[in-house]
Amino acid sequence: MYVTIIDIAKALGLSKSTVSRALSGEKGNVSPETARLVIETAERMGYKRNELAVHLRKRKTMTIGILVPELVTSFYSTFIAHAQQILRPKGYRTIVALSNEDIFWEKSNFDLLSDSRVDGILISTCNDKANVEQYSAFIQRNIPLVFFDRTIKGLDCSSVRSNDYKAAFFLMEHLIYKGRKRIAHLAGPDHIRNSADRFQAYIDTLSKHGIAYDPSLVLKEGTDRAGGATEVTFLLEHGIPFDAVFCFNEMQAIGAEEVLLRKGFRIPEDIAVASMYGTEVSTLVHPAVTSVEKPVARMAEEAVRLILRQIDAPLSPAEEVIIPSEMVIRESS
Amino acid sequence: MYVTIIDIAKALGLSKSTVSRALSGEKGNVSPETARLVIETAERMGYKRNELAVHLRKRKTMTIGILVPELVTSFYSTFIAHAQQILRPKGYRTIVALSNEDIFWEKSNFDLLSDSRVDGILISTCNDKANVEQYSAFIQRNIPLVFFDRTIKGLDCSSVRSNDYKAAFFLMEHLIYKGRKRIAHLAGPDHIRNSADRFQAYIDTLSKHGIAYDPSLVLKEGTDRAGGATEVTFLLEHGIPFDAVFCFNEMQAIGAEEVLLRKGFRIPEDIAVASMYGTEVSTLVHPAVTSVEKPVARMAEEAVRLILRQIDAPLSPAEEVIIPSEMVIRESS
DNA sequence: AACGATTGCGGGAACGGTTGCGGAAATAAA
DNA sequence: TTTATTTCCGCAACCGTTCCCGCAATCGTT
Repeated sequence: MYVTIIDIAKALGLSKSTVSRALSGEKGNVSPETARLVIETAERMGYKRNELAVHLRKRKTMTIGILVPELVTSFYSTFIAHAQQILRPKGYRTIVALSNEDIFWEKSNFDLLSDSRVDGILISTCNDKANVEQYSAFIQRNIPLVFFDRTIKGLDCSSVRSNDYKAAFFLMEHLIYKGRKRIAHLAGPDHIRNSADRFQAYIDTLSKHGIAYDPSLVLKEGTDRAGGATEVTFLLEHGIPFDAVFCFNEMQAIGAEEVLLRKGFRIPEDIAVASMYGTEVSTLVHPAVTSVEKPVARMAEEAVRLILRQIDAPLSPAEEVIIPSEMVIRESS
Repeated sequence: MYVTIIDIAKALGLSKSTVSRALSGEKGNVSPETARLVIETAERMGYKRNELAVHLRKRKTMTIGILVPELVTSFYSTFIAHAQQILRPKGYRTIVALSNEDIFWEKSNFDLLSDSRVDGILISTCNDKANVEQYSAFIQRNIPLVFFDRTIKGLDCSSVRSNDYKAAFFLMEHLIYKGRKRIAHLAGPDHIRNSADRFQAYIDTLSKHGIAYDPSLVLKEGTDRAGGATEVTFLLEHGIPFDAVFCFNEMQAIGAEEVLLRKGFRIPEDIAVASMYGTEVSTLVHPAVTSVEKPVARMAEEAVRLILRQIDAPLSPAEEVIIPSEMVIRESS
């Protein structure tokens, strides 16, 4: 099925060493004519180098694993596209695995990546408490690992993320400056660090501006479109007054907007809406959602830089990169 | 950095054959006690099997390559998620590569997959004329290849796609039954077969219903949101009358809707909008876009079935699977 | 002409597993 | 006890490369 260097060697009456050298473009140990001849016959015979054998021999796979919670949000797919764009010219390929927001899938797919002996792993975790020992063990064995976006506290490992606390703070202040006093928070799950950071920012902004914290304004029913809808419906049906909604992500915000509009509220006049984690989708709906956009390109750049550094210099110290994200004010606030 | 079976063998005073057999769970050739002992020490020493070596020896990588044009559209990411869900339990991993809608990237990434000796490739091509000899050669060498969604005519190779012609036909008839006579067609690029099929359906439906074909109603300015916007703007500015828009994909439809609403048209009263290739995004905008939704789950199932069959029985004849897609009528028509 | 340096190539041991074969020990059958 | 059959394990080849080492032929130098 496949031609090997031995086939070429036999065809030319050479040794496989020479063929290998000619094919890998090594200078000095093989005469130019022989090299040319070998390369030509290889081409003619349809030779394809068996990367498996090369990797086994060189003990390096030139592969980076990327483990993400999902691909539906364009954040991750864009991240992957950017990372590939940078890695490919450097000779690295990537292999993508999904955790589907499930810690068991995450573990299993992490194993899969590690089993295939990738040179490094870029991971965005689905739970900042789970699988921690596994990651420590990995780091201890000195295999390059870099967390991005959803990181884990306390690991001796490089990471890159945006400053969710600060961004949430600014987003909250934006709402407050618009005169909002009863801001509902559609929160994210507790097991994601970003979510906790945002909630903390929510609390802190309120207290900084002398607004009392009302727990009944904080809801955790789900981070998707349906979740946002249910949460707002809950507030309305229980007569809990609010004049703004601060969402964990944009799909929540969209769900919230839909319910509000259907019930006859005006956005942003009656109720303002703002969200973290915005992408182009935020601009599709009406009114377009004010959101904080994650600097996905820069995050990919940094993550790739960190993983490559760890590969080239395995003992370099961990680095924690924080990239500011940008607030885009749109019609909804 | 990594523990090998030889390390385990040395530690236990056994041969690597025995260790290998114990670890691979082979019955009968190794005593239960030895097996248990080996497995325990492997665990203790943190042994991870080197898949590379296994694959090299077994001449099989248990890996399926998936090559898609992009990941931004949720169609492809959903397809991948589904395919992985099915393949994983069967022991197959997947590696995802992007062509970025570019034939050179496609070629290069196809090579990459083939170089890494994947057991089969699932591909959605970005151009139905390009790289054809390469694919033929691949098929001739009897390496499993399955096209999905965007297929190429005339290759002796299994494929799965939805019936774009029929779906476009129904979508057009739907518009016609709604009394539309001047239907603009925001077409896709010529080099994608699906696009040609849809255009043909456009022509045929018109002729079936005795409506004259007007070339000035067919535009090809781009398949994204901006493209849709430009195209509709063009029609309006040149005073070309139309009462419906039939789009190649949903982002185009969204761009078109935005322009129409901004100019004061009512949808669907003044102008109806319908699109192929719809996803959840079609339901986010107002008015929600009537669209044909591709049966992504079924397509993934079939594609996986076909590639596995080709792997298990390399000589089985090519099969062309066509899965009907569903039209969802929404507010825009 | 004699001698070291360079060039071009082949031999063979890795890389980390799997697997067919053969043999010793243990067990079963005669 | 002898013979036949299992059971369990080791030996060594193999997958397709790379790369170190050694050797012969050619080259340049005095």
